[in-house]
Amino acid sequence: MNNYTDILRAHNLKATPQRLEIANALNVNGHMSIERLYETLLRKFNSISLATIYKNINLMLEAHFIQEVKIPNTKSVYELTKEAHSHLVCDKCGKVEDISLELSSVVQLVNAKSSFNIEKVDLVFSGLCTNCQ
Amino acid sequence: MNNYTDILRAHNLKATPQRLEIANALNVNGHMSIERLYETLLRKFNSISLATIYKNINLMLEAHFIQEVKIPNTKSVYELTKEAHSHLVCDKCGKVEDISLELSSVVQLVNAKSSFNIEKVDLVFSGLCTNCQ
DNA sequence: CTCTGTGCAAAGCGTTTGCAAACGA
DNA sequence: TCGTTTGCAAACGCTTTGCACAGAG
Repeated sequence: MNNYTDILRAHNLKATPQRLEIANALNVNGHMSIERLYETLLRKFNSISLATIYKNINLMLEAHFIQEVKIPNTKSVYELTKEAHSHLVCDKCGKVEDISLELSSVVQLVNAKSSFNIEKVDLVFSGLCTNCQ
Repeated sequence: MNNYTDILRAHNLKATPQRLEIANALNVNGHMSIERLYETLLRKFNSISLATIYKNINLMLEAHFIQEVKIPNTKSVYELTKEAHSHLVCDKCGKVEDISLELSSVVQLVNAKSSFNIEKVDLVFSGLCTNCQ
């Protein structure tokens, strides 16, 4: 059981019930779109506003408490910030999974091959999940 | 000098002056946002409509003549379809560059580690380009 | 008690649609 | 000529903003 109250405060965000529930929903579901987050929170707060979702998502993004995951051909989903990882997306059902990969050698190669100084890698694999294959 | 007339037709798209100019602009600039594409085409067609840009971008995407590149924290850019490659993005000036990387071993690893059947890899490196370092 | 967050309604903005005229093949 | 494309204006949908009241600290 997570105590997001303290974690939110550590990110300079007041621990309102709505925010705690966003954190909890993301923790349970892993990755959620704005739409799904809204539907989910509606079950708990029957008069929550979409504006509240948007305001909180934006504040949480600024505070680096959550992160946006951009996926080809679909709308973005959001996840709690955690250690660097890559994503697997099912082309058919849209399921998103995390996967940990050791990418330092790739980054090293890119730093050598290009004139960029790489700080971040965003890697999305698309294909079919077990159920959809 | 490219003859996009035939290439567009090969994708079942009529070769209108507006489309030829979109193809040409993407070829010259590599990666462009809708906004920049519009500004650029305005110089050649002083009464071109944003709707024309959108309609053509969507048709060209469906025809796989062009592709969308989703970039963290920024709006998407579009590029002519070419061999698979990854992208380098400058966090400061927004410049986007292509880089060819051999990713088959990574895909193989992911196929082994996960239950997904991977078909596509989208890889974006973020950092600072030479000018911005 | 003070300041921030919430919910509602309105505004904003990027994108799409409908239509008549123009154009490509 | 026939079907498609263009440009314009209106419509749309997602996101943001303003404001009064409620709630966290």
